[in-house]
Amino acid sequence: MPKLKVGKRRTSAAQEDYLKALFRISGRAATLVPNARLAEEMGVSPGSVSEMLGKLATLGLIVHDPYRGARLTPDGLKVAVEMIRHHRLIETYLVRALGYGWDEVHEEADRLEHAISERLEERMWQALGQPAFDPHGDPIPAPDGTLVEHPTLPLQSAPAGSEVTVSRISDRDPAKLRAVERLGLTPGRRVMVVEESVWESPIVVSLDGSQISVPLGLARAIRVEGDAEGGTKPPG
Amino acid sequence: MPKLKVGKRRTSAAQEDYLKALFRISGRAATLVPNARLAEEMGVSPGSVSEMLGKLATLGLIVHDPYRGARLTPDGLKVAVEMIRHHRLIETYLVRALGYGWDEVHEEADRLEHAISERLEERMWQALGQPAFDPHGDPIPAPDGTLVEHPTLPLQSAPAGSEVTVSRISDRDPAKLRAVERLGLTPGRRVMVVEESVWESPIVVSLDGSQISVPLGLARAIRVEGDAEGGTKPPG
DNA sequence: CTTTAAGTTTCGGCATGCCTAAATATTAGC
DNA sequence: GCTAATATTTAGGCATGCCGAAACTTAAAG
Repeated sequence: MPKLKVGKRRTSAAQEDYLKALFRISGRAATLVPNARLAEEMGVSPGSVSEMLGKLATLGLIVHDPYRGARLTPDGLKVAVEMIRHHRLIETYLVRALGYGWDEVHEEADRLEHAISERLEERMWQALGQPAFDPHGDPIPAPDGTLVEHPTLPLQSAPAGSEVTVSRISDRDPAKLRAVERLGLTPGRRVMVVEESVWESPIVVSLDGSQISVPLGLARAIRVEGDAEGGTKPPG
Repeated sequence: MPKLKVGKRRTSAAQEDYLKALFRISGRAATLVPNARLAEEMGVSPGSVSEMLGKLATLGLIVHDPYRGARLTPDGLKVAVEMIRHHRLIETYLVRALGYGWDEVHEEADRLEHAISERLEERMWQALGQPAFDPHGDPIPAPDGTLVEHPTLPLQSAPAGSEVTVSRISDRDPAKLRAVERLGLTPGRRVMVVEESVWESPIVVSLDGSQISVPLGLARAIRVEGDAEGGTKPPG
């Protein structure tokens, strides 16, 4: 029967997307996120954000300082992490169990993450042998919400001459994903920075003897040497 | 980005549910279905049905004779069958690939059937070896929409003393499903009718020497004597 | 054939979630 | 500190999808 009487549902897909976006922006720190930043991340108008923040605050999922911004409460954080677990688990399942390419999974996961039950989440997790990372190198939160974050840096902040291990490739842009995959740039690969990123320019790295130009924001990396903290220069 | 750019989507989940309900009621014959019948099937008010029928007619998915009823157009039929294929494929996948009990799959499939892509549908189908029947014994429509219907009848219409093969157990009621499964009544089993159904009483059949009382509407069966289409096998 | 019962449609309402534009608050420049 | 640019909130609209009640059509009973 088509009655999707999911009386149990506490959060809508839209609400979950806002919580996820807040987490993407401020992470576990749950710092105040300005309205405009969230509007940009969500691809909606500032007015829509204001309205939704009101609802989420009423539900106790965020705290809203009017005119200042919003931040996740522990409850909101829980929902956000749960959605991220769903997303990354689904991506991993599609790649490992159903032969998807890692550039084909993001959209599918974005739709399914709101629709799967706890039972299905658990079954996929077990079927995969309790994986800890998704195909893009992002960590999969544990069932209890524990999320091990590795100290990674945006690839474009690595200085010329340094050697780094690629840890994550963003799953947002399938076309770029296919491009870098074809060139061999995948999570786990070690590369040498040939030309560092200035302003908004792509960074150039060498891999297997060839040079690859990597767009901004696509990859994150771990330093191979114990470099302290080189020129972190946020664009803008 | 959480923007679920579904620009491609032509039908909403609600619309798909109405089309599915129309198909459940009148099948491929696409006879006129009265408003009230559809309202009952969907668990909504008659007013809501009227409204939705207007939209579906505008989309060319149904034909609506005001005050008479509605019936699926070829386009509407296509959407309905597609959803049924999704539903039965998902149920089959959850049971065969992820170890679900066949009483646990219906709700999950109802949510997921609207969210999976053609690609995922195809991958699940291939992963299962192009199955033709779901765990309840219902046929899975082919990718092109072909749906082989077996000439089954409601179990309660079988006369006392006849021998029949159970072909389908409805997936609507998990509790009843578990009950009959525990007693061994599954698709493919052959049973003898001990006491026929009169008025609205359950029918009593014998199976492995014990007698089982089967609620109305739960099972369908194929006559053993006729056995015209015996070739294909509903799983059991 | 008319009256009445039953079924259907229409009409306001409500909830979600989005938009734009106007009003309001905050921050930055001088 | 006070104005001006920037950001946020509020207000009014639109679309979907549901409800109950009133208006209407069809069918049934006499």
